[in-house]
Amino acid sequence: MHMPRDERLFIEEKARVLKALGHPTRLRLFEELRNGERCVCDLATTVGAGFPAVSKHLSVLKQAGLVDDDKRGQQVFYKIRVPCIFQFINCIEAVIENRVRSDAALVA
Amino acid sequence: MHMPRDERLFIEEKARVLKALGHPTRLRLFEELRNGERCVCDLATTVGAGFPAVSKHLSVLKQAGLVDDDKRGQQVFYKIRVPCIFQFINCIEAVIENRVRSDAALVA
DNA sequence: TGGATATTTTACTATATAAGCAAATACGCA
DNA sequence: TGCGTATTTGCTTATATAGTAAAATATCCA
Repeated sequence: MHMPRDERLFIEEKARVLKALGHPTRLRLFEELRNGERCVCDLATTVGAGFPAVSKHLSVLKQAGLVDDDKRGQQVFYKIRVPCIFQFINCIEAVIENRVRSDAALVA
Repeated sequence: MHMPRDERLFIEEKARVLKALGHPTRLRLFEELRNGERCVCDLATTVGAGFPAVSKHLSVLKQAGLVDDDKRGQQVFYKIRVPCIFQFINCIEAVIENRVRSDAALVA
């Protein structure tokens, strides 16, 4: 409500980045790219989704600033742009571990 | 496609956590909680959204394992459950900085 | 018990997102 | 130039999500 305009935009941007990773297929694509750059055709095969879908998901990741693309010949190669995200993913895994552990505690 | 079932579930869970933070209002709520626990009524005022909306957003954060709630008297207090997320948010900010910088480079 | 406050749930509507297919574009090569 | 491959875009449909208002639940206090 009473928030500076810039700060609100900043939060919206941050949310957009997080949302970009908040989809199973995009997260899989992103994690696949941890192993190095990949062309769309390889990614589509690995992830097992249709070409158009993969292309669209990659464009969401790109618009969020998470990956870069590089067209070489007929192929477009994507690669991760900001390595610090890796730590982040580890943290998310900790969140899940944590949750699983306390769910187990409830059952016990 | 050819992915172990458990791994797929794990990715889906991770995506769910990321998605939970991938909404401006929820991210604001979360960042507000960085300052310590808050009751729903305070959060609703700070964030400037309706009570029901805030309540639902908090429940999304809770189901993702990001926050915990604690009912004391008439009020429900929420607090962050996994501190490592803070680093994470810093990283997201780096993503945006990075993007802004290269957008500027394009313009120049 | 009954009234007041805090919170959640429900129901409804509007909007956003995802998947799939077909068409369009871009590039390389004969 | 014209064909084949890689990728993106547009369109359609199904599903998911967000916001609002009203009702339901829970707790406190007189």
